[in-house]
Amino acid sequence: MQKRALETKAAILKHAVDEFSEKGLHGGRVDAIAERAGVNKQRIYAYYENKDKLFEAVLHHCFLEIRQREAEGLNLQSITYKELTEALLDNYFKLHRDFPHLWRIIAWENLEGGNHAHVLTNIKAKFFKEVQAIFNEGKKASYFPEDVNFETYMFTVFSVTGFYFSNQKTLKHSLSAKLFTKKNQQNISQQILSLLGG
Amino acid sequence: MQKRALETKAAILKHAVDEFSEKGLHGGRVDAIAERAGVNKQRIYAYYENKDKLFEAVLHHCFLEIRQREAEGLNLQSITYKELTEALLDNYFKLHRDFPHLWRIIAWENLEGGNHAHVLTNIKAKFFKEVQAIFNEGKKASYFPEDVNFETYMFTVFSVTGFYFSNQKTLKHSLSAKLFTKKNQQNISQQILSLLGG
Amino acid sequence: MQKRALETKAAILKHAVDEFSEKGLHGGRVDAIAERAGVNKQRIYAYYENKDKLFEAVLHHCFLEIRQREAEGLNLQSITYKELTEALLDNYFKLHRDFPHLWRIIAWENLEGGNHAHVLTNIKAKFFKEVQAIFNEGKKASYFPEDVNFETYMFTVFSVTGFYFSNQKTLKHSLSAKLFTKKNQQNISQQILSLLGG
Amino acid sequence: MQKRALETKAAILKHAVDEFSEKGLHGGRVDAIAERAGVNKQRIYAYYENKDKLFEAVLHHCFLEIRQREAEGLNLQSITYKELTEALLDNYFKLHRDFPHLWRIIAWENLEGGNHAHVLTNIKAKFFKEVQAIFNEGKKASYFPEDVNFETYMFTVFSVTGFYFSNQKTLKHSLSAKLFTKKNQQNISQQILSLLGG
DNA sequence: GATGAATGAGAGTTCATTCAT
DNA sequence: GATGAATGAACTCTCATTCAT
Repeated sequence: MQKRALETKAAILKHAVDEFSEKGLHGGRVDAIAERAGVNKQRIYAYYENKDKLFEAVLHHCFLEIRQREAEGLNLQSITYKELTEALLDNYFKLHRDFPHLWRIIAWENLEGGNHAHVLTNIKAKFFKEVQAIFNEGKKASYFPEDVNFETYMFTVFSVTGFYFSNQKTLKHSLSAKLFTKKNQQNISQQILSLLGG
Repeated sequence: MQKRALETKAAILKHAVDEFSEKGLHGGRVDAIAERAGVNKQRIYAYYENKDKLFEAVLHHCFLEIRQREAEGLNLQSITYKELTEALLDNYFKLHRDFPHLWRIIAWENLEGGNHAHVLTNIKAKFFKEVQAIFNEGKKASYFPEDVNFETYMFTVFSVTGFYFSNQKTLKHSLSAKLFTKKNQQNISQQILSLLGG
Repeated sequence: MQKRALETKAAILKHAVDEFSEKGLHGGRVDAIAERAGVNKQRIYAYYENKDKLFEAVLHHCFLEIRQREAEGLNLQSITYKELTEALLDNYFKLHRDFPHLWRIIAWENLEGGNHAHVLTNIKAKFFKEVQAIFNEGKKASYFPEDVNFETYMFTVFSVTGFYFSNQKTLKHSLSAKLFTKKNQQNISQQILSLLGG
Repeated sequence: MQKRALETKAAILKHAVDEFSEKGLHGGRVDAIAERAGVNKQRIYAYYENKDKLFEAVLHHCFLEIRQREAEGLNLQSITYKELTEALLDNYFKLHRDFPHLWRIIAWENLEGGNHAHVLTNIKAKFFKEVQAIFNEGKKASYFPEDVNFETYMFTVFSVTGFYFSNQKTLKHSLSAKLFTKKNQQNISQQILSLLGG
């Protein structure tokens, strides 16, 4: 592929991320993506076959981005098991706060059938392995509850950090608007850390 | 309104819940709702003005349903603070497992802009007040961490129980498929209870 | 169906015949049909499902038209076997000359895959039966060659009368333009009758 | 033109014949031709100006091919007028059976407007002259009907042999499927010969 | 109250053709 | 001579909404 083509393809992907994260697979418009990217609509089909495959590429890309931001935001080499929960909570709260397109794409994928999720297999395997090594130390030292396995631990971290953003609109009206004030955004992480016995 | 009209209107709402929970506001089809409900499409406009307002009614209806199911599933009069977390976790895990349209509608609303969520204000106020009374007893008895307030507590419960279902498709491929096996579905509640110091 | 709908549906079919006979299934445009018929494009999909099914309806309609014109143009009750070939040749020459959309639709169907031809089954069964009765008399009287069966006989009639119109454009340039002059159009039928031993 | 260019041009024509004979001028795709030929699409425009001109070249090429196959299949030097009809029928039945792209291209051209047929002028003049010489002998010997001229005679031969293949799809359903069975394919030529008084 | 008929804007996708290297 | 990249118009089909009965 020529340089020009690579740029076009990249521009499409970039703006497809924006469009799909805002409106989902069904709500997102191929026309809109082309326009945002400043490319001819047909190029999308030339490089990504169809809308569905483009969404797949977007989803995949978002997970690569997550992986990269995790690497940047978490210095796993220097984190001990005692700091693990706090580090993870902080990391994902910031990640989702600063890059909302990530949890949005994931949420759309889950709602719209999960037919593209297969492209995610193994993307984060290495990362999880490293985190699990730290977690296991904590288990050995009885720092984490005996019966809690790694998957559940990570799941819980993902839940609270993701849900805080993904369900803000409804929680604000049904549970409490205070949860999402600037101030609370700052200490929600601490409170949950307390809850999780950190 | 005549009895016949009320029935028609109810049928529309019922099947709109199904359609919208499956496909969202954008993905859901007015035609499909009319067909599912066995009514003429025009009736939808007669009773609900437009698609948007119908979705609003659906969202509202779902929260009423949640409130009702909470009342059925939780006997707040007889629950002590020591049992609270377990009772809540159990309740919402079961609720979302058995009635997935509820978390789905909520997830759609959050993704699609949250423009209808205002109808949820105060719907659950009484319920939260009752739960908070129990929670406060636990705080007084130092059963719950000092710095954790009620909203964060409820938020955490909602997070883990909701996220378990709403993000299953992607977590299955990225984190672990084991989390969602029959067996794990049964003890995930227990593990999280441990994590939350239950 | 209401009267208005029936009219709309009929208008669509009528103009679809024109469009498809001119340009074929692939060359014909749904937009053009809608415009010709003066109806909203969507009505085509409401009444005929899709372009393919519409073409099927057109093909079917054309055979019904052929059947009707045969009935009008051939008085089978009064035709003896000695007049049969001449009557048939005359009939089909005139039919294809006056209503070229018929052989055109048939030619398109044959070229474009024949996937709709199944709708033609049995449409002309009764007509063929009646013609065959006359033909059989001729066979009995040794008027027609011993070894020529009815199907081949009809096929030959169809061939020469159809081919004269369907291949005019190329024959004109490759064989002879004289064949298609006004004068020749008049006696081609006679010449072929001579060839067929009429 | 360089040898390389000539090869490219030839490859384009060859595969254009395939594509256009299958799908017609409108249905055939320039992209598909380029791919089939294994050449860059732009080469098509370099050598043939546009799609229309390419089709013209294809049509012309097919008539050259017909002329060549006639020369191979018919030994006009040794055919007497008594054998002429049989020889012609046999030849064209076999020609169309074995090389269906020929009658297909011709049929497309006729349906799609006949705007390219002018390139056919005179291609077969010499061949027709030779056949006519034989035919004239037959006329002199009163073997052929007095009033049948050469053009009509050839036209009839072309009709039955061409129509047998070009209208198979519809005739199978409307007239009789038996006509096109293996067995009938073998003696249809004989039956028609009988009809034509051979 | 209820229904069938109709509409206009817009959705995804494809294609002949041209540009740039 | 040859190729990959790009384009704009067009095509089939759909949908929320309104009209007429």
